[in-house]
Amino acid sequence: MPPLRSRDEVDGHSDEEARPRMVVKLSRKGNSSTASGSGPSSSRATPTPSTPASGPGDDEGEGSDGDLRVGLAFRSDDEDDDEGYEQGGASAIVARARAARGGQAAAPAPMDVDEEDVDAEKDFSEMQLKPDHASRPLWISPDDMTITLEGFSPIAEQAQDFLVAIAEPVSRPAFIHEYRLTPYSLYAAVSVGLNPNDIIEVLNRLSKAPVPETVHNFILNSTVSFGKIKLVLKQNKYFVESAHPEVLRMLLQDEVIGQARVKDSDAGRGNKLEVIGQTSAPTRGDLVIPGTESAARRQQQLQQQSGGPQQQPAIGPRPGSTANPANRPPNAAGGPTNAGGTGPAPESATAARREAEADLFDAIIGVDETDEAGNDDEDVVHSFEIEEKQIEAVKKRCQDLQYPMLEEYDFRNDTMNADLDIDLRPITHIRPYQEKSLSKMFGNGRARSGIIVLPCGAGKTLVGITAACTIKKSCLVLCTSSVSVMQWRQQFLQWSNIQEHQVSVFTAESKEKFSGQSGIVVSTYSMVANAGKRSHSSQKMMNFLESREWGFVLLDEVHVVPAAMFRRVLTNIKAHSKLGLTATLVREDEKIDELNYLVGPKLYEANWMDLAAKGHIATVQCAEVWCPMTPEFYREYLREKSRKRQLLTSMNPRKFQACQFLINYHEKRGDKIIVFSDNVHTLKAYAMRLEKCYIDGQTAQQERMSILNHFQHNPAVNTIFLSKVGDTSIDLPEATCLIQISSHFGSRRQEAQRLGRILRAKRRNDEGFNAFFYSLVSKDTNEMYYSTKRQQFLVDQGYSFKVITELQGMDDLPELVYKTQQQQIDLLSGILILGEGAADSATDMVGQEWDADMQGFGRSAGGGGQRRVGGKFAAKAQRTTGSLNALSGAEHMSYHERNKAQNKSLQKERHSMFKKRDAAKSKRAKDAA
DNA sequence: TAGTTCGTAA
DNA sequence: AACGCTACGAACTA
Repeated sequence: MPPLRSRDEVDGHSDEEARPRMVVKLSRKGNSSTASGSGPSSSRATPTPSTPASGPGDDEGEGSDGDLRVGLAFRSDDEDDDEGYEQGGASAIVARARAARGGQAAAPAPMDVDEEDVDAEKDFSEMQLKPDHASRPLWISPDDMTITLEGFSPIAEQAQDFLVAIAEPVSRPAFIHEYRLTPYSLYAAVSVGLNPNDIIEVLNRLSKAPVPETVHNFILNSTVSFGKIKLVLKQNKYFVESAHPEVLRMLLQDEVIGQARVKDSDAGRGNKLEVIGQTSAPTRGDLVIPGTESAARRQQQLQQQSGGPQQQPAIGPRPGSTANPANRPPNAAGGPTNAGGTGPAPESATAARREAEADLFDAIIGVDETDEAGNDDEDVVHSFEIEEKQIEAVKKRCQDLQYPMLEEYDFRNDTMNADLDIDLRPITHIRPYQEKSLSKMFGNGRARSGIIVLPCGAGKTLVGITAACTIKKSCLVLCTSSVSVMQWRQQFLQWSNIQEHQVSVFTAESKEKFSGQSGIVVSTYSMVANAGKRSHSSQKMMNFLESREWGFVLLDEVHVVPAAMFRRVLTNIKAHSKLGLTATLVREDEKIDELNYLVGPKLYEANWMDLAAKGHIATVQCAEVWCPMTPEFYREYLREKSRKRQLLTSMNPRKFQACQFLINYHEKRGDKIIVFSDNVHTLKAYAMRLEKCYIDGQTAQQERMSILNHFQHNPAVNTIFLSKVGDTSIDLPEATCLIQISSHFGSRRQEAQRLGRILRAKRRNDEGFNAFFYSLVSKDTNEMYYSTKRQQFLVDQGYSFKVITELQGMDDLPELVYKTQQQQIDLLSGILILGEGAADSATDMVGQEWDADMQGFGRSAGGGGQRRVGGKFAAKAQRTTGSLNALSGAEHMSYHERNKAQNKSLQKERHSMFKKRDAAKSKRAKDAA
């Protein structure tokens, strides 16, 4: 089902009463209409018809729902019979699928005429399609290893599960998903237990045409050396383990690795090619991940015989406030549980369907079976020991040698490290995709190190906690900010039975150790990585952290790990297994290969739209609100240099008003609103003028908690303003609406992460969107370009942005701020003075004047000016240049020129994952010519 | 409580 | 591509 149902008016909710009406006029920005011909924005051509009449989106939505049922009915018939799937049922599927789709062609839907799709059709036209190709959802390109998935196929979901495991998602709008096979993605696939021949086999089954020879070879060649060796920590000793003795022999001949080998006193064996250990291959055995259905099932089997309510735990009533300890916030129980709040009936149907699908998927793909059964011929594992201190070097070396090491922790056989008495609370149940991601991690009964990618709000935290509850050893959690440190601790207490004294916090403020043999420490990267000055107490704490072994290290926001010296934590801390969590894993840049050996391969990645469609995360209406600049502001804008421009665009009175209007509108709807601003001055100005709370870096820790608390529980506090602190790791379960002012210089990742803040929205209903994401953009300024750029990531995830050019009724809003021209001019002059203060070292006089007159803008700006003592002169010189330019009118020219340049760079600066595709595409074009 | 240093990201 | 620049947060110091 297309998660973004086309709804061309945002006021879909203001139906009954006399709520304020927000009529939205859509402009044709090329991206919001369907299938614009060309240009960079055409990749936005998700099916978002601008008029209801054309509504293929809705139709297709119903249709694909029908498809799903059709597919299922078929599947439950010959669940175990693959041949039946291939031949017997195929034509039936086609016929019924066609019928369900209302006779529409089964070919890639015409409404999604993306440039890629055009290419795809061109490429695929020469393929020899299988007779039953219509029932098979994949197109595999022989040239560039891309795989295109028809999202409307009845088995698209299963196919997608498979593709995510073996390929990198490139772009996943609603109907056509594009993936690419890369060595890394195949590495990840192999590490979760898939074997290359199975991959090819499944691809072949899902593909409309036989797997091209090139792809076939690529998979085999890429994986020939993958997954052959593992790094296992047993009894505090590191072993390189492999089922392939010849590989071990080969590695031992390598300089680095050979030296790292532990030479026993019984040197009789020498350092030659002998293989030391033999052990049976790991199997998942009876390991049960807590909180899963099988865990619940097992428990129920013990209690009663009736198998009926098996699915109940996962789909039943959420652990409500009644079941929660009284001292916990009642709403807090809602987050990561499975119960979304939609009606129970559809949910259980969905769950049943989901279960059937999962079984079928296993039957087709055979992931779990293969994992265990496929090892039949490998139940002898050879190993040799290597020195602990050489681990890092060996890992790097193995990566270089194309033999990346899997890291696994055989925690069930670890008797050296004290167990931690931790388990999920009985009322806690994890969702299917959480279970899926964890089953990748624990698939063979050991803890694989790796990375799980889930959108924020999808319960990353619970995944981490469940993993910790499975391993049951001492655990270190690392976050990026002190706020999230507190949240992790709180979540541990909430979801697990861990005792308070066993969860300790290590930040600048509080440095405590847990009592007893084992426990959990939550800290920040900078705290643990810091190599410089340390207070006495934190040094003591660090000694504690470094002296002991950790069974499990949780790396929150793992994308920061390769950056700079954060990675030091990985060498400082002795960890048996590592799990990285992130919402936006940077793909296909240098960082990814470092993460591959620093942490591990990507174990699982969820699709945002899928989770939204299933109600796990909110469905979001994204909109870009164009706010015209007032003439006064625009005049100044044209004159100023970039720094002050940012202030001018973000403080634009019309934007101010739009923000006020949206806040007003959504507060009346009962939404909880977060307003983001990159610029702290803007943030404060808005917050003060609109009389709302704000949190920035200067806000004291306690005050932050207090504000967040009020926001979540106090009906009088419905809006808060956040600076960049909110970008990482704060999660606010109550927020349902997000407004972004000042989106300058934003990254796609930032945009995605901000959107993630409202994905946990809990007010669910069936009428469509339940969360709103607005970007306020000052018209005809460079904000426009950044905005488009920022949205690319989300567009690739399948979100579509509406452009709102006019908020009707805004001017009628009582108490509208900056309504008169005089007020606007006053605001402007304030900004101009502030701009001086912030742009370069303000003179004392200006600073004082401004401090006295414009208290609302806070002291930190003045402080900021004074702080930068070093740059004083340079800044002055710059200002002179700027003024001259402005006087001579050159600034005006430079504005246009810069825009051109930005326009160009905008086309060029696509996401790194697009760059390669572009390159490949042009190459293909060349080859064709 | 403010100022300094370090680190991250665009 | 590499660099320098800015802005900001976290931890530490006095």
